[in-house]
Amino acid sequence: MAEYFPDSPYVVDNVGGFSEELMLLLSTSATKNYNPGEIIYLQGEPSKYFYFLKDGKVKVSIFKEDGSEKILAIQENNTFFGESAAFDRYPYFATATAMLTSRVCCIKIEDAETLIQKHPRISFLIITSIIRKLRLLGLQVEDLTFLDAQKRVVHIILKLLDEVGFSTKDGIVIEKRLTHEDLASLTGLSRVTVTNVLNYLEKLNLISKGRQKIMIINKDKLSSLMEEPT
DNA sequence: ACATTAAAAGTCA
DNA sequence: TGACTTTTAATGT
Repeated sequence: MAEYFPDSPYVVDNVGGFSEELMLLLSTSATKNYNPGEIIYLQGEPSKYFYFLKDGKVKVSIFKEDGSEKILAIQENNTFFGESAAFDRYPYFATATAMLTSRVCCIKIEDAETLIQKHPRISFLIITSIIRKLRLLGLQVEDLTFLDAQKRVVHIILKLLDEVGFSTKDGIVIEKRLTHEDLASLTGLSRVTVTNVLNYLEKLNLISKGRQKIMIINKDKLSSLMEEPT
């Protein structure tokens, strides 16, 4: 088994070993609930807060004026978001939207700064999650630059598999209510192209798919598609 | 090689 | 039933 490498834009639990610092930080926060579809912050808005998702699901994405969207990350339990914009004092560069009912801790930036003076280790907590985001962004640029449609879809499947897949009798399943449109927005492809590639992979017997669900039948063969010349 | 558009079929609350 | 998701085909860049 290869060492786990957190390269999935589907992010679950990015706080690692700083539970004490997290408690301190969250003690200055206000918890708020968001409904599915509700916007938490908007691209271009001045940033006064950053956020910690306790439970639920949030997507962070960049929108074009025409409504088309590039999802940067989808996040679940115990993850920070909006933290990059918070500390450089520039406006949010992306929009955060609740995908499911979500419990969110809102942390005022000044409060966090005051707290960090007293408990410097809290900054490691934030640095860790920012670096993970930075890594994700870089890796996405790599994919968008170098991979064709088939490889992008295969790659996102492999990443999701490592991050949120779970084993069953006849394969590993990704069951995260991701639509083809979500996958398209993550990979920078059109919805239809994602469907076509998935159908092709199913015909090769590498995956089988259900509604908002992908079962990986042959991971090794799937990985080998990443090696093929374009 | 992939996007766009449109229309139709499938699925779930 | 109506909203959402997926499939399929034709056409455009």
